[in-house]
Amino acid sequence: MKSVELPKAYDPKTFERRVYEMWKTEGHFQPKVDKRKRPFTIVIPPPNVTGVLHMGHALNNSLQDIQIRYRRMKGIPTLWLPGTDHAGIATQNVVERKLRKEGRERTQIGREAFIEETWKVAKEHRAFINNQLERIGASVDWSRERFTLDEGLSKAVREVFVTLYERNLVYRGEYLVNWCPSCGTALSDDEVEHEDEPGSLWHIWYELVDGPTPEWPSGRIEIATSRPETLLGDTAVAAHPNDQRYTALIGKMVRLPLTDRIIPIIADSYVDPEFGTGLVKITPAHDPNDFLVGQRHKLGSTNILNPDATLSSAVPEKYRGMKVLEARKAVLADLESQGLLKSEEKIVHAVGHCYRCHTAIEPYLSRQWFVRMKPLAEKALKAWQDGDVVFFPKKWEHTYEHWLENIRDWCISRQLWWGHRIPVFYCKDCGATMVSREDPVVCTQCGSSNIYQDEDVLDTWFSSWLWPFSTLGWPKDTADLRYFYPTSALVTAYDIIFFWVARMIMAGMEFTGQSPFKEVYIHGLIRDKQGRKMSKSLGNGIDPLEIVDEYGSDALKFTLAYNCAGGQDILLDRDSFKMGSKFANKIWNASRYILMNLEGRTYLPESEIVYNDTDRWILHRLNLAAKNVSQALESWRFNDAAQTAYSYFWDDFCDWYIEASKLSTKSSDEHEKDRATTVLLNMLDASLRLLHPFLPFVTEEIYSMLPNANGKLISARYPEWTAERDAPETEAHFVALKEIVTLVRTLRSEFQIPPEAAIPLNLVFDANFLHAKFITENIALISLLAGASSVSIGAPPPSGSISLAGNGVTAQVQVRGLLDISKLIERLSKEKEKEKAYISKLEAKLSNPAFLSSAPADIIEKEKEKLAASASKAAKLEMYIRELS
RNA sequence: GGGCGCUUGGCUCAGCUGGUCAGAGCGGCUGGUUUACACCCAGUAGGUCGGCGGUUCAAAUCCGUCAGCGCCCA
Repeated sequence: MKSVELPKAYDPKTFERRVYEMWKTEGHFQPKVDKRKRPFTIVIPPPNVTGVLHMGHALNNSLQDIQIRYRRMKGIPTLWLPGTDHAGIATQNVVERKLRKEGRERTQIGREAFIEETWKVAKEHRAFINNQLERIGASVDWSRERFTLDEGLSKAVREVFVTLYERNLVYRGEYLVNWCPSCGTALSDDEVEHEDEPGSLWHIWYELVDGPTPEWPSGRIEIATSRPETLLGDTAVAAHPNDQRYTALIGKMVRLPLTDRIIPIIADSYVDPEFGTGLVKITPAHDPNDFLVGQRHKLGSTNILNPDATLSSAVPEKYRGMKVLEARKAVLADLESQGLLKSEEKIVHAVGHCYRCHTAIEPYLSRQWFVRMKPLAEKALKAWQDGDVVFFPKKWEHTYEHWLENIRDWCISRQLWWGHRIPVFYCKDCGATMVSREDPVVCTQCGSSNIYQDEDVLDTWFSSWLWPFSTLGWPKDTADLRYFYPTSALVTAYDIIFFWVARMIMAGMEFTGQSPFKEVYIHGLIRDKQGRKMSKSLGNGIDPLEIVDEYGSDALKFTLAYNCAGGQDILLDRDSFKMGSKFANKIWNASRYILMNLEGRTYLPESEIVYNDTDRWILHRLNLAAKNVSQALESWRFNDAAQTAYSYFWDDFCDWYIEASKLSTKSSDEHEKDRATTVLLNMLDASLRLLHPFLPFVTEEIYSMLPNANGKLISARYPEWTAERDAPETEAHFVALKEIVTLVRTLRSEFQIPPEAAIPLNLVFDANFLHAKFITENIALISLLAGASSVSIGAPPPSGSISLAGNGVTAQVQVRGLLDISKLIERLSKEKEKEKAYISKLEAKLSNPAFLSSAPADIIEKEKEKLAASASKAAKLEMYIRELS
């Protein structure tokens, strides 16, 4: 073989893009459909097309990539389907901002031109996001990329809307919805974020129409409200029916301040007598609870707001056109001047905000389309109860259950232009409503051609909840749908568990009759080192691409996986990624070492290889690592998987195996050199395969230089545990060997014996020492690793030697002249004291009759063994101390 | 108000079904240019696993309770 010279330093920039291109063009991301095998499928949680991938996406996609690469290497047909969603509100906002910069307005250019403009923007952003995914190394099948506004997916949306309508699960109605004045659209309950804010509770006088009476001498009542401007829309005042204080008032009328309206005082048990004065103003058009009260009492409603949250013509002229906060000021000032403002009380209350633009939400009465959720939720609940979908970690099941059990109808119309237009047509002549799979040309009722389509579009989620099957071709019965659906898993962070998980399961159950995925893995959020969420406003975000530039994609992925434990949040700063980078560097250099020493060596066929003890040990370690990594990945324990791989490679392969192999590679026996080099290459090959899912780029790059490589690593087979390689006895022998080596190294280090000082070593075995044969056969290796000048076994203690107590073995080192005896005695004494303390603990345990009668036999046996070992060691230490004194 | 999570060495965290689990990375300290790697090697110090109580022969690991921090839902 020829030596291969790897560049001295690991520099991911020099190969990551090239390697990704290779994977992509060679088609490694595309599944090799095999009807006999069950595929592994993940659909990507589609990012917003106009968004930018942040560290949370990097985590989410890294985890998916690890799973995908692992299953692919297991020989499973594997599909990871990428795509983006059209993000109605967000994208429309982006385009409107852009237009405004150019001095144009949406309304001015018209619907068609606006949508055209938006498509342009969406396409640009989509390319940007896809590039980000590539830089992160996502092994997605680009040939199956989807967008929620694609023709096929739009067909799915229409099919679903019409079907729901036919099943009476979608309806139009006039209800209070969450209105974002800034976005100018209704939102679903889940798009509203509640935050505690300082505010005020104003106490306002409402005068009785009757004026002072014997039973109510003041002639006025006190109402408390945090939104005084809404009194302009009051249609009643209410008290609890059992509230004795106000019984006399029920049925009376009050003058609504600042208006010329007269409203009744009613009794309703919704009112909490303990809160405020026990009297509540009722504003059906602007408060969800009041809305219900209004319905119960048939109060009618006064909508005081325009869609842009300015006050409407329903209020007295002077307030019209004012913004809410402006109106609040004016109302308060006017109440004050009329002597109707009693007092102001500072409070903290929860205020809803738009999840997109953070504007305060106004409850707003309007006509919208809704999905009836209860029947859908019941099926989704059943899917979970039947075990058709399983959560990792399990604790999220409660959240899922709770949300589904308390579900409310879903407002799906959005007053936007960008999105799926609601497929409903109305007839201007007869008022008919038409919902059909094809656009009607004339009214199906009266035949009039005077029909028009609903102006609104659907919530983006109305397409996203179909994602796991619409992307595979549904409602068409495609080959992909048949083969890949239901998918294997969904990977997402817990902050959107409801959006994602619950809605998608509902849709899957309703339209495909099965859960769209079998497993749901919920990971944590990325936070900064102070535990704060990363956000633009805090400026504490870390751009994943900057990490890729600085440390490489592998460092990013490995670090994230290594830190991903359970569903815990991950606290990171830029330096955290050094961890992954250092590991990649270690892989690079270990490989570099092996590849630089191939010159003149012969790669031997497997049949000619005879393994030595060390080989059997590392094969055993690799075997175990393969098993543990697999088990960890299959139960979604990324940190365990990454740590197992890390520890195998660094602690076992590099620190011990490669060092040990130098005994052979530096020998004068040419065949032994060939043999050792061949095994090293084979072990490196297997190690790269083990590591590939976590650090795909560096492993693939190195693999391409292995003389024993076969094809591409991404499609190579993952190491699997085999019984032949299992060697627990060898493992135990090796533990003993390592102990001896470490004993000598520790002594050398603690007493600062210079490296060049020759250390003759003599080993004495206890009678029951189990590893005598192994150690005897490997003294050359011990000599190399411990840096001993010679190793003898069972020789009489050389003069000037000191003894080190091992487990069943004594290491006698001839270095007396080199070290400070009193310091050594001190050290040994300390060690002895520790041992004694441990012994008394064990003795106490073993003399406890309760322990002896209750504990299982094997535990008692183990404790006895521990005691014997410890006692023997203590005795040795005592003896050494005596000898030295 | 309801639900959930966290509190382990200086820092960030692992420790599943109770008995070699008291661990890792970073940081600290000591020593190291034997040509794979100073993004390294060898060695080493640091924790009564938040407090209290309980279950058990045995608890960081189970139960209760208190304290602090955080999240979600209303």
